[in-house]
Amino acid sequence: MALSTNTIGQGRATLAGEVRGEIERLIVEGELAAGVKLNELSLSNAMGVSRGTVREAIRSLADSGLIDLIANRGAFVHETTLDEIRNLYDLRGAIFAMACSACARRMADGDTPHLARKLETNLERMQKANDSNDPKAYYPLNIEFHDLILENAGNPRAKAMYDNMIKEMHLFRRRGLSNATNIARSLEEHRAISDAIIAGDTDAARRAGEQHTTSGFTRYLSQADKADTSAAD
Amino acid sequence: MALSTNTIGQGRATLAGEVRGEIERLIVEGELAAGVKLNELSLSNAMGVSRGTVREAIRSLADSGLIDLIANRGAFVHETTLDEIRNLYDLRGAIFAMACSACARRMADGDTPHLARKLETNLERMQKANDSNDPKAYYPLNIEFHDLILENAGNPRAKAMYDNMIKEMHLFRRRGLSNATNIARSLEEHRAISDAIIAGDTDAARRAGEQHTTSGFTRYLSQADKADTSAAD
DNA sequence: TAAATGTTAATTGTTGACAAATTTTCAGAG
DNA sequence: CTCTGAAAATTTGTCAACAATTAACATTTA
Repeated sequence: MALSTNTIGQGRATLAGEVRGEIERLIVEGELAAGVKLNELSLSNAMGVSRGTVREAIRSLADSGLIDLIANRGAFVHETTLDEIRNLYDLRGAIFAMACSACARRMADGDTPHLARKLETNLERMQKANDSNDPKAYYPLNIEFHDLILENAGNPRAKAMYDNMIKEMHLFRRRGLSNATNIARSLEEHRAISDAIIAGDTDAARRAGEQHTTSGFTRYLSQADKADTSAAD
Repeated sequence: MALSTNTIGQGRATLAGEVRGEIERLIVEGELAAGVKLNELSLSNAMGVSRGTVREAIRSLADSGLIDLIANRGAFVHETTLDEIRNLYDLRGAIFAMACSACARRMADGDTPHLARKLETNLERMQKANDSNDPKAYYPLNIEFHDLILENAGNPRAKAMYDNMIKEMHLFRRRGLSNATNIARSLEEHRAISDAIIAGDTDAARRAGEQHTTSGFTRYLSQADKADTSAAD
């Protein structure tokens, strides 16, 4: 479930918070593979803290979706099934579409003075990356685009949920190069979203956001079994 | 405190899990008011467990939205602002609309054999409660209606998020009697949702679900300052 | 008086030890 | 050879003690 939206300072103020971040990194970066068991003693030795601290870190991660807890048996890195992937796309789509709609509303209300310019700058850079066939430049810009929208939707809880889901999706989305066709289509969709938001059209923004996530899932499916490629979303 | 014999749901198999449930209950039922600090020692004494166990329970609750954690200062029952209430309605609406759409899709695919009958039974009972002007009967039926949809959407993650938000919303939604007008409108909206789902019309189901939550927020606002009443959603 | 500082009490953070549960090992029977 | 099941080893669950941090209060100083 939700990330530590309410814990102050990313939880880095305490040892357990730091350990939590480290375990999360191990999982997201793939050093701890799906299904692997998290041994409290091993982790505490490896990180030079007591077992209780590791235990506390694991507990605070449990609701994020990255870890499954089983009483008296321990913590395991969550294994995501295809059904769950579809569900995650559905859920992320619902939240993203809502965020797009909220951005459009706030834009119309004048609550997001810099958003229009930032969206346009992002799109220009994406266009450039697409023109010069530079998928590596595209990836961080893609992340920035979504962050921009979630950040400006004015709903921190939604952003926290979204970020959590993104972390989990990193586990099964290949982060390598995207092919040119997918990038071009993704860029088109980004433009549609941006246009609707800047126009303050909440319904159009919602539809465009919804469409973008649906297309992303389609691209994921079409490339799911090809190694070293990824769906651009 | 007494251990429950069975491992019902999740977290009930261990002491910490049971303490978590107890603290959650204290918050949701209002015995621990918003803003109140959770003193680890007091709670451990009151419940007859060690402070570490209470601490673990609090940590596992932190991400649910009910509790704010501040390093070196402790845990506090979350105080929900009006902005957050709006955000919660937005978020819940997005997830509920998605669930309505998913139910319609699954209905069309024949994946939910008993859903149509259950929805109709629920609506009949609601109609009866409305006809006989019995708001107390309406309340559990209302909960059942939403549960039915979330349960049959085939997205456990979405249901978990939804349930979490519902818990938090209990903190500011008065659970007393709803007035007849609101119940009648809510019933109409339920019928629209049910019809769209049974027809397998995903778009209509999404719109009806969205509309229902929006109306719910309007009803909340219109009654927010009247004591001992509640918005029917 | 009001602000700043130092001291004490209360609370949280962390650790290691012990208890309970699970997994593994490995005789011995079939 | 495999199956069973009890003992051993490993791992998780709980607890109480100690350290670090914060809050409360008295004292000093302008």
